[in-house]
Amino acid sequence: MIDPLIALPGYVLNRAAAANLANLNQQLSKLGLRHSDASLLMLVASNAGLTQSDAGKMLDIQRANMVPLVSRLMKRDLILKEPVDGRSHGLFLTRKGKAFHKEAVAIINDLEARMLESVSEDLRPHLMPILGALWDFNMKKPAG
Amino acid sequence: MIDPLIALPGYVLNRAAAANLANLNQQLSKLGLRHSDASLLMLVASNAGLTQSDAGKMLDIQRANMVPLVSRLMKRDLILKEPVDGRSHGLFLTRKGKAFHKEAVAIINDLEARMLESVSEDLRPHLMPILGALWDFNMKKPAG
DNA sequence: TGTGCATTGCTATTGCCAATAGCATTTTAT
DNA sequence: ATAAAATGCTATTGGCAATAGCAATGCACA
Repeated sequence: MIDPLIALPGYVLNRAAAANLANLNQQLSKLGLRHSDASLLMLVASNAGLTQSDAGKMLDIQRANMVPLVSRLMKRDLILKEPVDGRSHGLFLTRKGKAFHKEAVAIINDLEARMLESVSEDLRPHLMPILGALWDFNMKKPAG
Repeated sequence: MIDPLIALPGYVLNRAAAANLANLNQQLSKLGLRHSDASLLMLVASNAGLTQSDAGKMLDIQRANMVPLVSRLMKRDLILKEPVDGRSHGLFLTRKGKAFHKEAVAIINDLEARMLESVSEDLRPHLMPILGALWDFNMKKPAG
């Protein structure tokens, strides 16, 4: 069987990312969290009071799609909202949210560390520069 | 604003892949194709007569999810099935499918080439080995 | 040779996530 | 004061992965 796809960086990038996401979600399911939950917890932990819109911009999630994400974490008493002005609300971690955040970070750091170690030591320093370059390129929507 | 996520290889991997997929799909929409369509066309082009199941295994798409994918391409007269035995069918490109395949490959190669060039020349040789290592690690479902 | 098991393709359903359009309210800019 | 932008939201759609289960077929082995 010939696989013409595995020679394509973009294809391998996507397969690697999909597999990584699956692993991450499997690990996070121990806490009943999804990767999107965990990323929001981490963002709020580092930026207490930031707006739902701002979080969406950083995570590249549209305003409309932030609604169910925030609602779910609020229902589970992991985050709370406080009015900033008449239309926007600041997000904060609850006590319980801080505990979950801590555990999520532990899980994520463990997976990230093991993934890093799977890359040979001489290539490891080039990992982030390369991924960063790929991200930059594709974020600029290079129409062609 | 502090972004604790951009230091995580897994997160950057996923953002890069998502952005890449969006670009690819945007380019392929010129042909009315999705990335999954294009990958199947490429696989069938290189392995005429392969089975729907085998294609699914190579693409990591489950049998059940191959059905709508194959059906769509059959309806558009890009691929056809021929019975191999009583239960499995071999997939082949039609004449029209070959033409679409050629155009899809051109689009994909162009995007891949431009993406590669966005990585500095000294890092470029390390790209595939690193992505391959990340893929391998995450594919082995490292439970923890 | 026949019996049990695996394979293939399929239906049907569920869940996650992205994308779009539109709305009411509030803030900001001119 | 008025126009424009921002914020949060509803509702809907589409793409794709995952699961369970089914009928038909092929295969291995006693």
